[in-house]
Amino acid sequence: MRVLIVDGNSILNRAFYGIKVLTSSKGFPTNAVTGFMNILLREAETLKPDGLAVAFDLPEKTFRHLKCDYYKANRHGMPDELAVQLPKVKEILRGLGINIIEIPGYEADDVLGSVSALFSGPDDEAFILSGDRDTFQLVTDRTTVRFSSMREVANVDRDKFFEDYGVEPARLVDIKALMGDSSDNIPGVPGIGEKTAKALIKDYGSLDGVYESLETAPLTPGVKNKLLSGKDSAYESKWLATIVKDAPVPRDKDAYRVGEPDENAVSEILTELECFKLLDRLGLKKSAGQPKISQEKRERKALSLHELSEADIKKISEKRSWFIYSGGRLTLTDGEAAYSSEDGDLILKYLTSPGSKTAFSGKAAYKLCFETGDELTGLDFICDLAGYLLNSQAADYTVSNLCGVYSVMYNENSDCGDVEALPELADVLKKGIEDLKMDSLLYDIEQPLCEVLASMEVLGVKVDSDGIRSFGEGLKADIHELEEKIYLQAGHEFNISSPKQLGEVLFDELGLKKGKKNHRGYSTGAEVLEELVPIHPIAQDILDYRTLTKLLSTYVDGLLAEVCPDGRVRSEFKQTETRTGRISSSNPNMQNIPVRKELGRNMRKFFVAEDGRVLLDADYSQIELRVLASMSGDENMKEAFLSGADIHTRTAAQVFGLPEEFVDPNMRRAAKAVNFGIIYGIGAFSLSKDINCSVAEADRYIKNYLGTYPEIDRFMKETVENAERDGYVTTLFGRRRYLPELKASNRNLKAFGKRAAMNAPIQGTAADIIKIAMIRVYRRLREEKLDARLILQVHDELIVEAAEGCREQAAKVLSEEMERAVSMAVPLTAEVGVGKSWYEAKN
DNA sequence: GTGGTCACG
DNA sequence: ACGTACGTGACCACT
Repeated sequence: MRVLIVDGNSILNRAFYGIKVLTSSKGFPTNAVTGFMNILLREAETLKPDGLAVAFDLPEKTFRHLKCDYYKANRHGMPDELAVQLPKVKEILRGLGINIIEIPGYEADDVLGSVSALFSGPDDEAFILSGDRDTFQLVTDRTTVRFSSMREVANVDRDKFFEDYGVEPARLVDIKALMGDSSDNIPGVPGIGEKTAKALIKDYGSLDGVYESLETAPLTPGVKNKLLSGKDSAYESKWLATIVKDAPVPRDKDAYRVGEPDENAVSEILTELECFKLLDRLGLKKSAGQPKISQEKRERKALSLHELSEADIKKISEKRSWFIYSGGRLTLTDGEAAYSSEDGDLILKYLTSPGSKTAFSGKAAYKLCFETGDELTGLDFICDLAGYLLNSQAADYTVSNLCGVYSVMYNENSDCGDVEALPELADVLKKGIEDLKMDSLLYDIEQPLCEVLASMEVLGVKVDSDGIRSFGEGLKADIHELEEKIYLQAGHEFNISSPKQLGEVLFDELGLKKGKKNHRGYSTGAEVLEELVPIHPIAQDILDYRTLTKLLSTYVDGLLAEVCPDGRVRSEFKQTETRTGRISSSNPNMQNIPVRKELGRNMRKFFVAEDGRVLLDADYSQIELRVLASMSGDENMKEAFLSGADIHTRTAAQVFGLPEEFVDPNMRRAAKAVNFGIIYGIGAFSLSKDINCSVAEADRYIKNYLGTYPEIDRFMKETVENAERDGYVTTLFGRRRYLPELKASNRNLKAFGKRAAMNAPIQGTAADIIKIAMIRVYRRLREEKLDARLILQVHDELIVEAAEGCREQAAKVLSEEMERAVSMAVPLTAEVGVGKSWYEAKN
């Protein structure tokens, strides 16, 4: 019989530390549960065992008293976020009918040893799944360890072990007896390390063998002395390192077979934890939401589905209705029956009918109406946007996920699909929005913005495809030349785009100084290459090659692939994507078109206005710093903006204690870097790298800065304190970002949480502001009947395509609405440029 | 599917 | 002793 025995604590640890942050919408950590179950299921699928058991340690007090003095005395207990997941994992295992073995007085290791010993008969085969190398001592002809590291599971059988260690697996404890193991508090022989220990056991067969031949062995006097004086410790260590094989585990082999699962119990836990992918993987359905409270009360009768007719529309057009429009199909319900249609005319009749409507994802419906010149009416609630405001951390916003999160009954197998759950889901979301005081954010910003984004997506941007193609030809020629040069210097051809091959050429063949980092091989990032430029000319050529191939593949080829038959590209603007409230752009991404360097900036010459039209480009000046000045109320920084000073020069003057006339470009650059750093939640180390100074110097700049702007210092501290207390931060308009990372015990994760806490209110408020500006620009251009339309947004920048005849008026609308979008303690300013191309329009 | 790299605000 | 600024998306190589 084939059995898989899992080292529960060890795998749980691997899972916990292997996956970053993962929490349910309520902030309950789920990374260990998810990781653990994924590893377990994958192994079970691979090995297809007849029996399966998971071993856990019991809490400390029950450990064998004899080992108590040593046992993991310096091993800190689990972090809280892991500890709360342990019972959940056990519940899931029990629900799945998988055996859990915990034996008072024995560690999980001992259970592994004892169960594998039980399954050592001629027809048996045991697999031990663990992330702990100590278990290798259990490897035999019949027992294999499945060693789980960060990203993979390695098979460690007898041959493999012998290959790596040069001795039999059972001799691992002899090695440990000599070298010790600090993580398990096994002392070993002081002064003997891994190398010596392995060599000794290999040469003399065992610990006994070493000591038996100690007198005659050709050892250095130092080693011999250490062995002699450490003999007691060595034998003590061997005993400590040896895993017990006679713990009282169940003797009946059939008891290890997987029992009947309790699917309801499992699906209830996984639903509560919002582990929907896991639920899918187990072939289970979501739990109907708080079924314990009252199954019947939550039961909703299935709606019957009809093909939508004009008569139906007439009937429901005056009432409230709920709809989903996606992929050309409309599904709707009036709460009594459900209707569906793919007939465009009929769909438009519904969308333009007067009744009050709730949608899930309104953008597609708006787009359909724009394409036909119709007007979508009565849409007053958009569910996915509400879900996003309630928690911007989710991976995606689907009806089924939101129903899971907010305990709304969701029938996966219903013919009426998602729409059936919509009335109840909308009610729950609406209530949530009210409770969190985000009504205005939803009704005055996100929902109106949805229409604006739909309009932008329908309009698109005209591109000069021929221009892009010929730019691409030029790039190709230059790339080819660089390739030749690089191959010549390397002495052979290779794939320059492969970090692995490039690393070999640079660091092994050319022997260049290896920079640092990354677990497999050395980094070939720009930062490293730049340091090599003065040392070897190949470095600059590779940097240039990267620049050119990036332009060619991402921007030339990538963009050409997205051009519609009418010569325009239509990016998708996603409204529920970022954690801070920004919108994102994709297919193509219009928010990362090159601008910083002249070569790349040329790409912008190919984004053009239609004949007879121009592009107007307006960007906010220093919007994030102005937001910071206003939110913190710092008098000094407010004054800088009120007086119209150049903020970076002013900052430099104050930080360095000089009149502004004496600020040189270097000082301004440093001040600018600090200003940015403050917004990101600064650290001296990163600042020092950014402006190329010592960490101590960078630290001084930061201290001086915070002394110059004391209210900013206070604001940042308070923001972090609030975040730690409340679990979230907010923007000026009440948008929230939850920060479960702040509860982590992992230092780096927590530090990240703090930086994100400092950044989110600033980045998020700026995002709120430009959203308001977009809505106002959009509306006023229509009200004034100007032949001009908003077509792009790039975080602090708006682009309008306007008829030549109204460019002045449109420019006025643009700058006025952007500057008046909100009123803060400092003014907002927006600068407008005009041109036939984006290149010209942006200054 | 993930990580490295690099484009933007 | 460690890792190192916030927020994105696209492309490539590699597993």
